[in-house]
Amino acid sequence: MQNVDVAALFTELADLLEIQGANPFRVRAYRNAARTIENLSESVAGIVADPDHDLSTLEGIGKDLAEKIETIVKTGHLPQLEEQRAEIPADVREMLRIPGLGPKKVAALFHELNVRTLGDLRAAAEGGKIAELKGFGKKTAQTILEGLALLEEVGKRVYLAVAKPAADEIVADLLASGTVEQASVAGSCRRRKESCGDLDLLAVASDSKGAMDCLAAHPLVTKVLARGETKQRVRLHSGLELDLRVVPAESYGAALQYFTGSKEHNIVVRRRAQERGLKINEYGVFRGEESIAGQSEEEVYAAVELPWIPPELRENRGEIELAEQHRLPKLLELSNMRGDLHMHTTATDGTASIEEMIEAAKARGLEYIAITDHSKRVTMANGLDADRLREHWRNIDAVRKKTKGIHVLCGIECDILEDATMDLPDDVLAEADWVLAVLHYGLKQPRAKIQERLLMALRNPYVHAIGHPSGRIIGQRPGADIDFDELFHVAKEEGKFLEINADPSRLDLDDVHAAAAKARGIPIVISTDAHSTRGFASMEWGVYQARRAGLTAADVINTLPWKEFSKRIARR
DNA sequence: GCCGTTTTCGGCCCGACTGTTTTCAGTCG
Repeated sequence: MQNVDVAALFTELADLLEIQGANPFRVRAYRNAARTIENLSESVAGIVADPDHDLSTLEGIGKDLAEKIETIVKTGHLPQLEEQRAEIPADVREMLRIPGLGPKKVAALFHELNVRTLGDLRAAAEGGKIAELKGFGKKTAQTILEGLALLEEVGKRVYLAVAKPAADEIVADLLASGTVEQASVAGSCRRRKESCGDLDLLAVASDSKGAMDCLAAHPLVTKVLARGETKQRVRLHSGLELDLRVVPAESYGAALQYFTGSKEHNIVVRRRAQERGLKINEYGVFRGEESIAGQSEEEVYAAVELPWIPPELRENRGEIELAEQHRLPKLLELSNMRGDLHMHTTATDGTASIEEMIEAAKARGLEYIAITDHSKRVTMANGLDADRLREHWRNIDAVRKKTKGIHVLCGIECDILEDATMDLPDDVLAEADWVLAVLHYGLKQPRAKIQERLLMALRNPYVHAIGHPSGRIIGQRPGADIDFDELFHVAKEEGKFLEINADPSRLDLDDVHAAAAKARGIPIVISTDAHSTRGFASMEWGVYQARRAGLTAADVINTLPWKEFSKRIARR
């Protein structure tokens, strides 16, 4: 049981209580607890194992929540949550994910229209029932239908940041159990896709039954859905389903290649095999009846005269051609990252002070960072006006003067307002070491208006980069309607950078647009948007997204050593 | 449900926007 799993249970309980109309502050207490646990660097399971522990010293955790955490860690369940689950169907909670539907509206749909499933919801919206409901109207019904389409499109996919740690933990535990000799995650998780629909694990096992038992008893597993000789399907706490396949050692590479996909990539690889009189399947590479390869992926690719291709690139987006010409890029690695240029402190909506963020950045080995709190438009996050920002910068300056071993930039995440002006005047931006311009509001504006806003920001002489350019939230909110061609053109013209925001729910630019930006020669900056010291860990996800875009260290501006980086951002 | 007390109950971040109303509830961030 990891911290994210404990946090997920509290978040679920908060959602359900909110639909029940519970005291909003009680609901918030559960959400705060979830956040605290997620941001914790030690595992709560580890804390509970310590006989002298006291969970109630944690922020937002009192006597009651401390007991609930213990119950979860020890039993894997939370009785209060089970009670709520019995009252409210899972789909009703799912409705909260539809933009425009909050707990009150969901409760009204549930209680007054007896909407229990997403199917019911669609029927009610299409049948005009929803528009008649008090507080609802035609627009709301339309929004719901659009939201449903989005939900269906992404299905029950979870962020890579949820899927990969679970897969890694199970693989490690299988290997440690001694029942398997080799094990790896395959599928979209191995390709580091931003979200995963399920998990595929492959193993070579001398003790196949033991491996299956080990998985069935794993603390992350809630239910065994199906079990056979070589394949077992289970459901995890996160709702994610996981397949474990046990394969013979001589087929391991072939199976790994086969189950890593993508389907499109494999179709091309198999066609190459056909052209060479070979056949590739999950058991190996065959000439007639004879197996000629299969133990490793390298062998499989070599059989079709290709070098091994990194999983992140296996989407049939030109990687086969590059491999053929031996021009595969040397992909960016996490260890290449030297700076982080997007983060928050307690001055706005971060949870750590200037000092704490700087120390945490140093501890991660970063050479330079930019502290970029919100501008005033983001009222909810306590955004900074000119006076507060200048004071904040003075505070940062005071800390950096006495800090050795890291360079700290006084930055700002400045909103691009709906009327295509910047949220702070130029004379303020001119004083910043680093200016990130971002869209937060008015993401649904028509393309022309969005474009006007982005181009205005790119042409502002004090802006260095556009942060999370599209504003999308994976599986929840589509990005703004952007003419990327024009955006790239003007970014190139103005010598501006574009961000890959490494937050696992954003990863924006996405792989496709980041690849397009690279092709235009636009430097990419990958930053975590950390709201806590723990947030720095998100860099990993940003790097994966960059790798999927085929980016090398040379394509990413914050891989540069400080001296060169500081020259690149110096004002002309 | 947590926290901090003027120790045992009252306060807990809230402004803008949207779609619904016809003065505001709900949602978003």
